[in-house]
Amino acid sequence: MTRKPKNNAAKAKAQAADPELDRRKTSILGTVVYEYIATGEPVGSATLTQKYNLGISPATVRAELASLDEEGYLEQPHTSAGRVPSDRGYRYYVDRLMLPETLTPEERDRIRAEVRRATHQLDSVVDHASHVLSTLTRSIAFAIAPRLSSQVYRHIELIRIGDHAVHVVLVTDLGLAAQCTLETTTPVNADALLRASNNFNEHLQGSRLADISIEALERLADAAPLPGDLLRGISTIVAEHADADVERRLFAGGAHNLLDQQEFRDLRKLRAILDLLEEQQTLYQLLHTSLQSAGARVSIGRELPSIDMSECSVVTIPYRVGDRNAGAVGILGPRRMQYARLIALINCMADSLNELFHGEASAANG
Amino acid sequence: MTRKPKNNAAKAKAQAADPELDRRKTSILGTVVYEYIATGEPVGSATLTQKYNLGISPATVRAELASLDEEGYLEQPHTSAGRVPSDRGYRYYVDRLMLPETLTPEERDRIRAEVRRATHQLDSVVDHASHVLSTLTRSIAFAIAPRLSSQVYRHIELIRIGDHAVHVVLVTDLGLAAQCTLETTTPVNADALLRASNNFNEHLQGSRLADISIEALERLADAAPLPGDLLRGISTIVAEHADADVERRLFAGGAHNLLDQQEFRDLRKLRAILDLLEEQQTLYQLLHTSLQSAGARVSIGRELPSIDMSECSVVTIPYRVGDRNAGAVGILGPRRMQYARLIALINCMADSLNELFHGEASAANG
DNA sequence: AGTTAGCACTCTCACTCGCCGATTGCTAAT
DNA sequence: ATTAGCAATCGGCGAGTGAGAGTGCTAACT
Repeated sequence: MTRKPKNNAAKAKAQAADPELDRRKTSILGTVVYEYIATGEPVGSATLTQKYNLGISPATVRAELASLDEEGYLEQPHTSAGRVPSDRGYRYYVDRLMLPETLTPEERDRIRAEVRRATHQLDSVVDHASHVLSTLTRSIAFAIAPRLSSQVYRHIELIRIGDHAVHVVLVTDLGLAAQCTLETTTPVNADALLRASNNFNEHLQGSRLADISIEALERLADAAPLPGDLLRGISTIVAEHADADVERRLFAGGAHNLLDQQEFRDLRKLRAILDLLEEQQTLYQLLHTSLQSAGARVSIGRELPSIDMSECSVVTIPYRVGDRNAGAVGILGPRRMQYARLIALINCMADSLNELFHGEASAANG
Repeated sequence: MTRKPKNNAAKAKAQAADPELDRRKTSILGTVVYEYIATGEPVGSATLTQKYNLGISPATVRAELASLDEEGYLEQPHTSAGRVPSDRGYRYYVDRLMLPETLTPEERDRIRAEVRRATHQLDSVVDHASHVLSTLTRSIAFAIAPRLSSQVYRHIELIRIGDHAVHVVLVTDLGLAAQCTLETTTPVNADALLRASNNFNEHLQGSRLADISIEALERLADAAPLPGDLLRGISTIVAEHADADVERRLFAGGAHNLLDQQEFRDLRKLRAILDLLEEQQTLYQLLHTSLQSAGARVSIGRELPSIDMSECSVVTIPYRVGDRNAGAVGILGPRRMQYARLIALINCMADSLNELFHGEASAANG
């Protein structure tokens, strides 16, 4: 009947994948999850037999439900309520039962168009992407900007803003501009800035950013001495040295969407999630681990690193710049989320970003 | 001197200031507002006589409360509850009764330090300011960046990012950098860019940005023809023409603070405010009108332009760049807010910004 | 042996009722 | 003009109740 996708994901949590259930159980579990995701109400045997043509009686369904409950795939909110999927139930559904969803051409185009609308600034691309994703999914979306390190130096501009401030704009081969204003303790000399940047642009052309050492910069700026902290700052931007990595900014949006979800009617839960957003560390970590994997990754309930997220699920996906994973986006919503749809959306988003970071390169090189 | 104003129903938005109340009423009204702001519980006659030494009996207090109620300064949530201030009550309190609060030196320093920590980028200064303010007040803080128009041209840099994209960095006499990436329909020529920016930098030096017309730019770029849309884009940044004004970005933060406020336990109200934040228009308008006034301005409940804000109050204040109001910051919280403290905080913030936008100028000119 | 109908049981939800406490407004006394 | 005393009013809270939904069990059926 239904073709079962191979299960090679979900290894992450060190748990062996669940054994395969027999056909009837499979079908019932799938239907319960589907129905619960659709309605948000605990699913009972009557609902199942009435709304879905299972070919068996409520009594039989009840027996199977009890069994699935015992095995940990389903849970009962209280004795006389229907069943609700447990983490394990969702996991089985996501790994084996869910039918992949395809987006309409309109949706694909919308995402692609929105991503393309973003300017060439590094940060705003990602900011925009997370914003689009959050409105489209009516969930929280979050993202980190691509690492620069695998991109290639094209141009740098050092603009004197004041005696002690320099605005740095770095342009990479992919047509992305990263920028930042640096303050210096000693005054900067406009002439020195110009000579240094000319030197940089002449000699660093084509280098991978990760390979540009601070010593190289120092050497190139030798003729035109620059304040040490300025050089260190530039080096940090260029090669993303050390601390730049932890400070990498997280873009998140769509928190207000949680208000619509019935599972967040409890203000304390809402608050816990908002605090998590504020703190950023946990979400950042999720995206970071996502960089290792290849495609979309789903984390359900307790699988997530924070106890406050035990009623949430997260879908993350990395995107590439060039041929390496350079950044990632994620969606955070209630466990009762439309997994298939969100995965389709986030896949599309990743594709669009990959394309953008690739397409720009060729366009810019032309 | 016991004047008894007999205007029964609280005249809706009659701008005329309320008549002065007699001493005892004044004292009672002030105490009720003070107590209610502190506790959030409706205030009854017993509480008043017990916690505050008024020198009169509960019965007398009751008579006065009834009178203040009739005149529209107080309201009763329900028949057998204590009194709660009405918009008019808060207004009287803010205008006449409230004792100005002074910040501790630590608080002043904290604000100043945080504002100074922001870089020289136009947007990030304001973003930072609103963030600081929101954490300090545990409310929503919002702000708009200063208009460039009254600042003076110092330098422009046009950086080619790709065939069809140029990154523009504009530096003003105040040491602020505004930037933006523009896309063009026709390809841009690196050489033309360089010549044009040299021309700009040579001839526009010292001009007020508002005075730089697109014709002037066209003339200066004449020798090195630039795509028309690029010139228009530059002109928009430089002189903030037309549409740039409505697009002026609003920085807001601290929405999660609302969760602590008991008046937002109702999810619908919370949602209404979050939608307002999302929409930006209303808050923007508030800041915009604040530009006309000199100091901090308080808007209470129904005085605010949106019905959704009828249970909120807003404090706004403009800040100056040079000698003109150029931007504004605001705080949004429940009507039951610590007016005196928030006004002190926002005054301090405005002072810090004024100082920053002044101090930078001299430092940068040196 | 697996499946099914019937049934008693359990539990939540929504609703009502009545009491308690808080606070008022009124009236009569000071 | 102020105050004490008092009846009246109303929201909030907990207990009580009935309806409804869903289960698990058992015995009968194929």
